Amino acid sequence: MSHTLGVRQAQKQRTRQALLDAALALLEEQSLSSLGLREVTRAVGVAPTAFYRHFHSTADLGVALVEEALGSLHPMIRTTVSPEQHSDERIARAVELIAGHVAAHPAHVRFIARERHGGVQPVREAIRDQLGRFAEEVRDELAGDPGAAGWDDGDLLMLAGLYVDQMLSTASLFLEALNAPERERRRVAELAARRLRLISIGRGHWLD
Amino acid sequence: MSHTLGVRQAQKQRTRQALLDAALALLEEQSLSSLGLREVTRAVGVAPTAFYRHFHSTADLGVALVEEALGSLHPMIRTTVSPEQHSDERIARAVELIAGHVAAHPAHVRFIARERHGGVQPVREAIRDQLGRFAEEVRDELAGDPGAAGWDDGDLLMLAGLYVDQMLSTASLFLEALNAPERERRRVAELAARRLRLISIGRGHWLD
DNA sequence: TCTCCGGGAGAACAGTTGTTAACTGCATGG
DNA sequence: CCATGCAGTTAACAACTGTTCTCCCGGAGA
Repeated sequence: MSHTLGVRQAQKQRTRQALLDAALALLEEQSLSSLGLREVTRAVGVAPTAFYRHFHSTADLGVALVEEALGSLHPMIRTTVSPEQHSDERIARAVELIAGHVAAHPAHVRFIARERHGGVQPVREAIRDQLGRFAEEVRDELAGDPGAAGWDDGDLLMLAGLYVDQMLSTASLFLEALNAPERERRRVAELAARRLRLISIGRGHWLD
Repeated sequence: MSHTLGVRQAQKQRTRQALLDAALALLEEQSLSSLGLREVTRAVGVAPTAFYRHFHSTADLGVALVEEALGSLHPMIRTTVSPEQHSDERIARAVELIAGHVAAHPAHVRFIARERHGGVQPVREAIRDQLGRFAEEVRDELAGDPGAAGWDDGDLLMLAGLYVDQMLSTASLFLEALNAPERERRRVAELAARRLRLISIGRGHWLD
């Protein structure tokens, strides 16, 4: 798309990314509201003042991290919910997909779970907005399902929100089980599948 | 039960409670991992070193707060889930009960939601333990329901966990809507009721 | 080739933090 | 009534924090 950046801007974006990466690593053992600006720059190996060239504050950095963690996830959502297979297979695939994502980006998942109700307002709002968009996308996808005939918009959004909450909940469970024996991860996958199955059943009889 | 405490121990417990209260107030705008010991003692009007007479660290204080916020909630759980009325009435009553609790103890609810996935391990574990106990209690209550015939223990615990998660989720929503117009709170109550109804339906057809 | 711009470095600032030590006053148990 | 134990105080410690100002240097545009 855009032609190659100049050496100048490329270097800038590189340190910016280094700051984001270092912050994300530090946030595995603390919350954003206790993350110090100097702490981050020290981890990158850069002067404290350099931080201001990229972010106004650590809260600002947090908002950028939300974008990084959730922004690129939208395409995945749509394909997951789309009703192209039988319910049980779709559930299994969704749980697998979540497990894979947690294994691939554990720090991102931890960050979102931690800061969703965390102590930094702008970050909470950024996460709430992203999750809200997720819910709307899921609703749009659900609306295309033939089983959704007769559902009003409120019901669809309720169900979509339930799915999004469930996604985060199981992601968090997978995160806790990351360094546990594989048997534990299987247990989590089984539990998540059962929950989704129950929701699926409730969905099927909603209009009775 | 226990005869009246001496003047000495009574005063100790009073400052201890003052520390807990001050910390809880401070935690409305930050997370536990950034809460300073001096910050708390300053708010109480007591010397920093006095803190050590009551807690080893702020993490320790956090665990005590978990006890305070969740420990006295167990009786409420059992009565809420008990199947003494029709489903819709029970749902309405449960949602009302949650709304009332959030309105009465908003700081406690915020603390639990924030620190459940927060940056302080011992506190996370304390919350996980308490919520686990909740789930077990709900399961025991569900097991007494005639509709639970044929459910194995794993299914019951799955459903119980779903209810507990749902409880926290709606509590968090009520918290966000605390200073919003009452219409917003009604909307949250309506949403929570719909979610519970869907789960209830799925529960009714689980064994098909 | 020269000038300019901006990412980054360096030093210094006033405050803050957790933790230690030695103390004071007073309720308590013998 | 007196000695003891303990909640709370005072003072000091080195280490750390966010922020400002001044400077440097090398890529970019003319």
